[in-house]
Amino acid sequence: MPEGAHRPRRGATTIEEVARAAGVSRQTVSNALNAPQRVRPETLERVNAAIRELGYQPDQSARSLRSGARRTIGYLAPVDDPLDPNPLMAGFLEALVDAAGAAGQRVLLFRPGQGTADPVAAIDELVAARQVDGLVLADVLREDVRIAHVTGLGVPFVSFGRTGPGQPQRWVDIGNEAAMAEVVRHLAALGHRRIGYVGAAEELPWTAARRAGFLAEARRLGLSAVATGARRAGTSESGDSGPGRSGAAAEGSVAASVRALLRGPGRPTAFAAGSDLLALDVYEAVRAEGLVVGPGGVAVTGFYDMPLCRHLHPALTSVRLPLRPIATALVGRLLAQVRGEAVPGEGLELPTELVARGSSGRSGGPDRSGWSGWFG
Amino acid sequence: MPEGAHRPRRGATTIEEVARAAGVSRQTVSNALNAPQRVRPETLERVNAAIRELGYQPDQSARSLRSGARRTIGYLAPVDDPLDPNPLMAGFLEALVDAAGAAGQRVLLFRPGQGTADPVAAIDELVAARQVDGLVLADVLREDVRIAHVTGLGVPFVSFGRTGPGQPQRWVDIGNEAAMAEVVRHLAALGHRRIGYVGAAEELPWTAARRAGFLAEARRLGLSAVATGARRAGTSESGDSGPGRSGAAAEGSVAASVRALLRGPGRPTAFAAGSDLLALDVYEAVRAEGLVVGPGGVAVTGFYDMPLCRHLHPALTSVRLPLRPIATALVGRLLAQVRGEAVPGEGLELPTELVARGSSGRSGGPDRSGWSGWFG
DNA sequence: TTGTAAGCGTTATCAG
DNA sequence: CTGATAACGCTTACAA
Repeated sequence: MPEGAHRPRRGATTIEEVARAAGVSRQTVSNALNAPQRVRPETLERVNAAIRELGYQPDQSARSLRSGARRTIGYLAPVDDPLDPNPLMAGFLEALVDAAGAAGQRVLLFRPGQGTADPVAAIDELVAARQVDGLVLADVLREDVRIAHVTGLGVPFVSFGRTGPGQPQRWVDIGNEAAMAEVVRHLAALGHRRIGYVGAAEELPWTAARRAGFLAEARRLGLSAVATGARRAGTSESGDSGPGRSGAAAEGSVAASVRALLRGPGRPTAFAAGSDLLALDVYEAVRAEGLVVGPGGVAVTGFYDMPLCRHLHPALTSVRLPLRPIATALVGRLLAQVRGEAVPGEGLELPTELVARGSSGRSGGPDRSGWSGWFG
Repeated sequence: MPEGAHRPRRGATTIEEVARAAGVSRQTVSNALNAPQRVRPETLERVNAAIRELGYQPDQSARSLRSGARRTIGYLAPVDDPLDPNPLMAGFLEALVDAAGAAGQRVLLFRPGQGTADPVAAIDELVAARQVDGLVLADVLREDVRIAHVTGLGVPFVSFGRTGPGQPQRWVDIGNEAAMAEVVRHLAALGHRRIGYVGAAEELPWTAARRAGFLAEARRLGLSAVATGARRAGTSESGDSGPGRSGAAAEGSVAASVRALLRGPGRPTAFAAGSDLLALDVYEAVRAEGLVVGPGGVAVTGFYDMPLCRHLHPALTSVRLPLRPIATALVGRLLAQVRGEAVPGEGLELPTELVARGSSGRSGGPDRSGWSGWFG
């Protein structure tokens, strides 16, 4: 039999040893840790010294078993296209782990078992094994089967992305309309009067919100606006100072649509894309028409502020998601539920940040060059 | 006091209830779960039926406390530039969670406390609280303080990235030399005879390996090769069929170096970049010289196969990391240690996969267009 | 093969 | 404010 396999970790300091070292009972050590105000200051100091000296940390399993608190929150990783992994996940997870850590919680990552794309079973397992105090769900749709399920389970949860009207409003999200309105004002301030919106082929709640925010602000400012790209929407709206046009070539590729607009009369001098990837298509379309992206040419903006934005030529102006505030809000609201407190408000909408770069009028080059980081 | 806060989760099924329902002792239920061969088939079936009916899962805390096995592995998220989050992390974590899940393990994500950039303290906390059976470290340097520390702690671990000569060889890594050799052969097969390597400004072990692999294979094939970009290296080597040149403008930007080469005599017809981000700079340099990237123009390849590769114009040929095999190997070797088995071999080098796209001679466009995914 | 007894390390209860 | 006792739910010995 292999030495020490699957046994309690050798040499792990226990509360008993600390108690002996400090000359108190183990109960007093526990109190010093969980209710310091109930211990006499001098005793407390002696205990803390022993704890420090021995490098003691309570065994989390024992603590959880006894107290019921797991001190761990589960994050259900979105099951997305393996060919198109979420480029923001790293930044979001870092923010989530930091926010959780600041609240004394750890983060357990989980996913549906391979083959089984069913997130419900994965959630059930985790909950039944009592491994987490609550769940964080991301990329939530209005009518999301996960939301309904965890609601039925009675497990504390929060979602990144707003839930539907009939469902518990325990979400944190960004303000999509406001974000695009800011983009429009940014372009208007740069002197653009004819602007285009480039949306995804398939409309989702948040992309619809961006489109709507764009059109509303353009109208408010009296700009000539044209939207393209949405298969379901095909919507279009125009301001006072110019003729509106329907979303052309909604079925074709994004690049083709943009090129058509650029060749047409009254061509837009700026394009706001619904995502950074769409902005790449706009870059290509602009160049294919013999035009240039950036100052003196066609302005382009993206959405999400993916890491690559800073590396493009020119660097792409984009809308940055407030990942740390989002994570902090998610953790705060989740733990409030865990503690049994009333969750404040219905949902929380956080503001985005417009990051202006060369593609909309600053210096033409990328922010950095000559990479020396891990992935340079 | 809030109802049910911080108490053991209400309604959680216990092993006792299962035993009662199946008409056996709770011991038999435990055996049915942990040593099924020791239970009579008909009894086993009865117990399993009860388990299924009640949706029973053993309380992981109780199980861990008693058995010592946490069934959880810790992943120390790299502390990287917040402005440049790892775009491969999502894919790697998905692979890691899946591989761990297949082995009955969960993944706990952790990071140094905010402000405290010291990973050692974070490791100590996790280990002292006995929350994991072992650790996965990523982005490991040859002389890595984390490796030395966990070695001293006696905690099972594996690293993604090879460790130094004097340190325990418990790593999994990719074959950087072989990867670049494959790139060179790919370019040679397309008819390129004069090729350039574009490296990062700051040389790291793996980028040095890529450069060396590139130069060695180019020499072997008798190609004219020139390398640029490394601040420390400045190395250059030439094959038989052409004159070698020193890494020009090693201090300047990557784009400037590439442009100089493109303007010089015997200009390369293809560039292999040490990363996808560097390849973006090459794209720009090629265009700035009035040339075109792709078939009929200058071929370009990258490294890492970041998600964005497929979205560029033209789509970028790149070297894909075998994330799932890597994750499987990491988990396998880690759990072997946890079980006390001897770890096979010294370290494991896994092969990469060259993904040929438009930038090195296929169709010019991106692989997809008109995004409809989450981030499209 | 199954049941009985003990204890993993911690925290809650209640007596001093 | 401190110290003894019990219990959280489970798995490992050992006895039936």
